[in-house]
Amino acid sequence: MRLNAQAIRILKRNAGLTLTQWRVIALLAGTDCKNSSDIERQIGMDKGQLSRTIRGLTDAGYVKFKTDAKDNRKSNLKLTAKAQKIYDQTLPLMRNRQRSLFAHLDETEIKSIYSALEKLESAAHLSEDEL
Amino acid sequence: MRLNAQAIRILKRNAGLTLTQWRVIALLAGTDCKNSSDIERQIGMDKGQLSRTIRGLTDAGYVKFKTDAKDNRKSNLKLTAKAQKIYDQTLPLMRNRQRSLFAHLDETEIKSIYSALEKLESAAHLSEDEL
DNA sequence: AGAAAAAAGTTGACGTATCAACTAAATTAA
DNA sequence: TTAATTTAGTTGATACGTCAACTTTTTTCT
Repeated sequence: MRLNAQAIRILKRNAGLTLTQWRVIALLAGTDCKNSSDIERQIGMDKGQLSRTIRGLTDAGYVKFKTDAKDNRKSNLKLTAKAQKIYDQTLPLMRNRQRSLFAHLDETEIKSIYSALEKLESAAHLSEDEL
Repeated sequence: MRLNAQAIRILKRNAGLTLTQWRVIALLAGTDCKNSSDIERQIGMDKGQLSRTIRGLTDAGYVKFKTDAKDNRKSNLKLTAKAQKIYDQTLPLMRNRQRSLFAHLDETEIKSIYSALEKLESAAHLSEDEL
C-alpha cells in the first residue's frame, strides 16, 4: 500500500481528510444524494467501515445525514457546501498525483496490470470454498 | 487486499497464525538465527509491527528470543520445534493456494504485472518530496 | 394478516499498515 | 576519550480492512 502514501499526505495536509473520507466525499460529489449502500456497491467498501466513516464526516460537518422518508432503514447523504469546496480545491492535486504516478506506464502496461489483477481476483474468488 | 483472504483463512484454521506471523516464521524457517533488522530488510516490514509480532510469537512459544552476546542492541531469533513443525505442515497448503491463484496467468502476464508495479512504486518514491 | 426472509445500518473485535517519538547500546569522529 | 551520530528495538497513535453479530425496518411468501 506504499502507493497511497502521497495521496494520504496530500489529503491530510491540504484537506485534513483521510483516504477513506476522501473516497466517500468524491463519490458523493457530483450527485445529489446517495445512501450508504449505494456507496458500498460502487466502491466495494465494507459496510462497517462505511458506517463509521459517514458518522465521522457527519460529525465534522461534511455530510448532511437524513433518514429516507420512504424507507426508514435508508439514509440520504449529501455533501455540505464546505465539503464541496474542499473537494473542488483538492481534486486537482489528486489528479496531478495520479498523472505523475502513471506517467511512466504506457497504455498496454496499464491494461495488462488491470487484467492480471482481475484474473487474480477471480481466481481468488473461485477457490473461496476450498477454505 | 482481498487477494489475501484465503491465505488468511488457511493460516487461521490450519495453523492458528495471522498472515504477519506467518511471514515472519517463514523467513525464520530455514535459517538458524536472525534478528529483527534482518527481517525488516528482507521483507520490508515496519519495525514497529515487527517488534510486536515477534513478541507475540515469543509469548506463544513459536520463537526463542535471545539478546545477542556481542551486541546488546540486537536480538537472536530462532524458531522453536513447535513452530518448525507447524511451518512444515502449513507450507504445502500455502504453496497450493499460490499455485491455484496464479494458474490462470501466464509468464508474460506475471512479469508485466511485477514490472508495472515496480514502475509505479518508483514513481511514487520519486514524487515523495512534492509532499 | 402473520411468519419468514432479506435489506440497511450499527457496533465490536481483530488484524494490517504506517508514522513518529523514544530508550539504550554501539560506532564514529573530534 | 569524550561527544556526536547511528543503529536496534520498543511503544503510542492513528488509519485501513475484514468479519461477524446484532437491531430495525421492509419485503416476500403463504
